[in-house]
Amino acid sequence: MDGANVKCSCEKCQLKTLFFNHVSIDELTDICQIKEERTYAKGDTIIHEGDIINEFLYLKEGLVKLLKTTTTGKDQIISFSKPFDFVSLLSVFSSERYRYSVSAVDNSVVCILDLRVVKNHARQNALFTMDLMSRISEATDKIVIENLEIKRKYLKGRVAHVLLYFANYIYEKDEFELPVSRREIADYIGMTTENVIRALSTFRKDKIIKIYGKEIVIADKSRLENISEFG
Amino acid sequence: MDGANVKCSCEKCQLKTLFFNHVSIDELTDICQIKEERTYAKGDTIIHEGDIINEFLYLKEGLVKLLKTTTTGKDQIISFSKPFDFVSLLSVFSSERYRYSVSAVDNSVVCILDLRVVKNHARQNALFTMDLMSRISEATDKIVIENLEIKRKYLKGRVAHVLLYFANYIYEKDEFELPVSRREIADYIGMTTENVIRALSTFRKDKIIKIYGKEIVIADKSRLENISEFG
DNA sequence: AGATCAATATGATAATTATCACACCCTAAT
DNA sequence: ATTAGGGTGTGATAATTATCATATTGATCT
Repeated sequence: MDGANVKCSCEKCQLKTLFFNHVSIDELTDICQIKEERTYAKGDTIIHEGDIINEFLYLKEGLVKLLKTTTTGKDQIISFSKPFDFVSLLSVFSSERYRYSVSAVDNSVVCILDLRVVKNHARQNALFTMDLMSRISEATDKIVIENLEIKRKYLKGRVAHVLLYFANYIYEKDEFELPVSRREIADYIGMTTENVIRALSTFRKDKIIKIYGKEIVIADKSRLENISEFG
Repeated sequence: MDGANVKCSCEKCQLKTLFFNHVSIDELTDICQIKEERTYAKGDTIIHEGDIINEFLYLKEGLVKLLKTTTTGKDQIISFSKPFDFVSLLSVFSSERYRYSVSAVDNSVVCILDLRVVKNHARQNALFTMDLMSRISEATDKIVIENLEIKRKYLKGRVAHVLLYFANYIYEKDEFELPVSRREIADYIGMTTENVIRALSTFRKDKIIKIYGKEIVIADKSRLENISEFG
């Protein structure tokens, strides 16, 4: 039964690894056959806060944001997630409905499984469930720690932190095309758009970064790190 | 084998329920026999950030805080937990070491199991593991949402929010003895101690609350709710 | 009892951030 | 091509919060 490998052909898929480690090949074929891929354009909403959860999904390609909209209509961005961070997992096993929204920050491809099928496997396979659990914990730990980091900084430190976050964690490069607007950065770090722009301008004037529209080049990384740590 | 009931006699213990639902009586006897209770005085440290995790613990009585100390030596309080919020769960299944500290905000009693034993049960019992997972998710969801709530408010809104949090969630009473210092409130909402005190003073002057040292009486709850929502 | 230290409290001032106003550019729609 | 709207950018001013200084109370230690 090598067909499973063919159906789940995505090379680096961590979910596949997760299943392979603990689920028999026959079961896997099941899961792969019901797997569905969906494509979202930059800006599309993938999950609506409040919707009933009946799918299990994870990001295969692209970049998404997890967010919540306040009663006054402002967005608060909880985290950004790149492929194989199991973004949708957060409330999947604790709530009937999504507590957050997820939308595509960049063109994205999402893989989708029927949640009932995944839960079925979870019920029957404790090791699989434990693995899932540790991934959920890891993902939420990351969110909590990242949030604390941002919280303890002032405006410039927060903006520097976000730039380093994209450079080190998302793109692993010191030159990249910012996938988010200034307003999204503001929604993430809890400051206003104007002040995010001002901070970026200051960094540019101080020759710490170069800005060509959406493209950012980190010119003096150690100084940026210093601002992130102490600014 | 009714002895299990005797050994795990704690009336309202949710952990017991968790185990009872999914673990056979024989196994339960195991767990109860190795259960240990530890008492902590107000101010004691229960878990040290960085320590290796080899125990599984939950709060039976009292009140604790989850916190992280920054490089500059300031505490950031992540959450407060009352009994049966599974505070220690956060990193238990995703990390070798604790990522946060836990300390007693009030005199507390903690129940402790050997983590290996719990993990053993988890490996053998998927339903038990799923239940654990949903509790972890619930706990972390609560932390994330609470943090967003606080983040979107100004000083007075944040302080009002904390007062309502203690009144509604922790004590379920509009008169209570504040278990935390003004500084701890400040560490929780990310403001300075002085400004927390000032906000409390303002509320007192406006006859929204009464303050007798540590004792707080909420005199005008609807106004406090209004400040929490829009202030 | 006296000394010491932390918590509470208040005021003055400085630093930080939000708000409002306006301009420019780019893109999408008509 | 023109218009409308959103993103970007900058300045002036108001609001908010931090910092520093100082006083008082209360608890703890000797």
